[in-house]
Amino acid sequence: MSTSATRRRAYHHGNLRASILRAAGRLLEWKGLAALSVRAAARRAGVSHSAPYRHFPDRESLLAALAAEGFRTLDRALREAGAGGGLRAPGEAYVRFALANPQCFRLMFGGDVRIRRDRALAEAATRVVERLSQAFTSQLPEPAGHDASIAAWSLVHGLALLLLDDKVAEAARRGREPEVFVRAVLSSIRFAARAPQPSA
Amino acid sequence: MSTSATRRRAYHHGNLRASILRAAGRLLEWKGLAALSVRAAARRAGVSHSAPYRHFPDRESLLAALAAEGFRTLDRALREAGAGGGLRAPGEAYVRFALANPQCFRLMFGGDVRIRRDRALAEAATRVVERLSQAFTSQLPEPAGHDASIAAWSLVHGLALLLLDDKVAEAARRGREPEVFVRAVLSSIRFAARAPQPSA
DNA sequence: GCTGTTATGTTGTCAATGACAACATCGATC
DNA sequence: GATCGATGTTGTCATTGACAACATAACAGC
Repeated sequence: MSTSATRRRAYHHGNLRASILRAAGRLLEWKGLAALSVRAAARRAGVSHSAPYRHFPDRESLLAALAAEGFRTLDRALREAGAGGGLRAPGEAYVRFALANPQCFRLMFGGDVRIRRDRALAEAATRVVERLSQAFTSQLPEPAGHDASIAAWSLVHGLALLLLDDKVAEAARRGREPEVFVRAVLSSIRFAARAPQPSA
Repeated sequence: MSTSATRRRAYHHGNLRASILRAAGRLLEWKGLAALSVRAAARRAGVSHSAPYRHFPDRESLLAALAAEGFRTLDRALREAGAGGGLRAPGEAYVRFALANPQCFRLMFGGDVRIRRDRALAEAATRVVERLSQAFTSQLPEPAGHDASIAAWSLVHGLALLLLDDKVAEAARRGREPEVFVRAVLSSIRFAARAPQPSA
């Protein structure tokens, strides 16, 4: 048999879609979203400048495929972290994913890709949302459970982005390792069983 | 006197920098960051395609000026909201700003502009960070105060972005107005006086 | 006033890019 | 073994960011 590995690079590539995605993913993390052009991905994959259009109708679709891949990876990370049933583990996994794949995370939540336009992306994103909602809600006291789970998500999401943006000054970390710092910040929060008195 | 209003549009515009910024700001909110090109801003301001380069060395500098403007506006909003000294008011003002200026907010925190590259932008951003830190820290119990203020910021920041991304499904809002929903989510959080026991 | 200098705007141009059309090549199916 | 659809290539176009060369206005010193 001639696997894709042994198949010589003749006219037809064999698995160009995956190659383009790999190339695009590397460009994304190395050079940033702005530098990720269809043509650059094609060059990196060793094909002609418009070959990617056979697999992705336009640039946004390529980005959507990358984002979908990110959501699937995040989903796996959350599933593994959430096996214990704790509340903090999924939050830390969320931030860890963001710090490990900064550009991808930005792509997933940055508003550059219209999620509803791409079916695979929409499904992958929905699965993450559902897993998060389930992971948090099941651990939080009613009746504020649902709102609190949104708050929990907001907390880890915001922390991840602030860390990516370098908005959290070095001083605030006080020299702690990211993991330690994240745990400390997340630990400074409690979830209210009931809405607090509206004073202040 | 010939004010900039009465001055006829001859060769020299009179206040092109401000005009370009206005045009760019509208393009940003109306069409999004991707559609905000230097040339489009020039067209909208009624000048030649490369006139903006007399005032902004490159596209990123134009974006930086827009972002700086956003930080100054946000700073004012926080100052006004924080006059009462409460903890929730600044948070709500933060989210309100984001919802009112979605594209600008994304620009400010989206990582597309390198903040340290532009002095005015860096200063405006630093003022916001300091105001937030002060507003939150002064209201939170020590010794977790500092980490908790980061958590508070993360919370409102993440909530704002999730709302902008439309990630928070319609169902989660349960029909509540944005203001009401935001208040409910923020109210579901308490700040721990001390780090909780590390179980779970 | 007059002139030179500088800031500001314009025109022309180039390379890179997204997107498409027309063409080439391969592989599966009859 | 001919045909046809899928996949890759070449060629092309409009748009864009960026720069250089040029034009004009504002202002300084005399």
